[in-house]
Amino acid sequence: MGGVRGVVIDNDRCSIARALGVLGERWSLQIVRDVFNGVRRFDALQQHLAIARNVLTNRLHGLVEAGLLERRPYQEFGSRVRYEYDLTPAGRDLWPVLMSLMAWGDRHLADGPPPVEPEHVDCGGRVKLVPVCEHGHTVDPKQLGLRLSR
Amino acid sequence: MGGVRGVVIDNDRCSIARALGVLGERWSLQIVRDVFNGVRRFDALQQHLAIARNVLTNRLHGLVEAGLLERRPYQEFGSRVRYEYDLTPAGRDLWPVLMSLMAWGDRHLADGPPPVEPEHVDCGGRVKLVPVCEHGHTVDPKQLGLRLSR
DNA sequence: TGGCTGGGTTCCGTTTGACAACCCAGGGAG
DNA sequence: CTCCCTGGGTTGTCAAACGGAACCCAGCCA
Repeated sequence: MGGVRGVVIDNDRCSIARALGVLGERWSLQIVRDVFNGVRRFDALQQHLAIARNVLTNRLHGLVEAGLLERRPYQEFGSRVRYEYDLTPAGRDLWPVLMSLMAWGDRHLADGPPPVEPEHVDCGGRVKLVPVCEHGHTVDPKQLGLRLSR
Repeated sequence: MGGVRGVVIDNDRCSIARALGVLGERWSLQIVRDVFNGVRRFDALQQHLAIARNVLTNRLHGLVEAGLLERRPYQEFGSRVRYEYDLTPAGRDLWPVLMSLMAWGDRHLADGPPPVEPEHVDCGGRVKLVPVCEHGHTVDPKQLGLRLSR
């Protein structure tokens, strides 16, 4: 990947292409990000994202159907049952995608210092994603390649 | 991010939202992935991705304008000058996004073993992205938080 | 009884995408 | 010299997706 190694497979077998089939438009990942941050209700999402209400409905249903979100009832005192959306394990597994997108945006699209940063809650240190191989080496991006798997 | 910490910022200052402004649709990241793998020419991209030609034209121009690709002339023996697209440093910096999307797709959308795997070319080991904090701790995803930066 | 609120659905006009046909420059075959 | 082929597009047409705004409905509350 750092260099060209010419490993090209059928596009429809590619996991990146499949992932983009679910996540490949403007809103899905932003919704997932907001849900990560505790924004779980229709109105809150609609206001924070400034997304059209019908589009939000469609995306939420789509994400539920794709198994990334779960729609579930909750009830507050003196209110009828309402619904909120929460991440499933598959949705929660998207954190590396969000982290790497955020890091890239911070580096290449920012007009100032990054507004938020990921931290290790135990020690307060800033966190980065680092490529590590199964033998424990930290991998220089130039030494990253692709291999057809056995 | 692992837990809810309620750090919600303006959506238009969010690097994820900005990144999705450039990359947030079906094709851009697939084009970047193909260029990583050495597919650089219009026709080759069009055939591999099965994308409409006018859409490919639009995407390529958009990616050039966004500074992720560079359009440059090349010449083969007995042919006139033609053009190919190559990654700029900003485009090359997207490898963690592609890696994390691929890992997620492999885990949650695959119908068999992953077709390709990232490897450390020096030692042949499989590579994963690991969150590491500035104090050198490997961070458990549950210990990942967000902090408003100073 | 009527209003307010959360969580939508419906309608309509605009944008974006897919598919197919066409274009154009230069090299090579006849 | 003419014709055709190839890479790299552009143009035209139609369908799907998006945005904005209006409408709806159930239940709590005054």
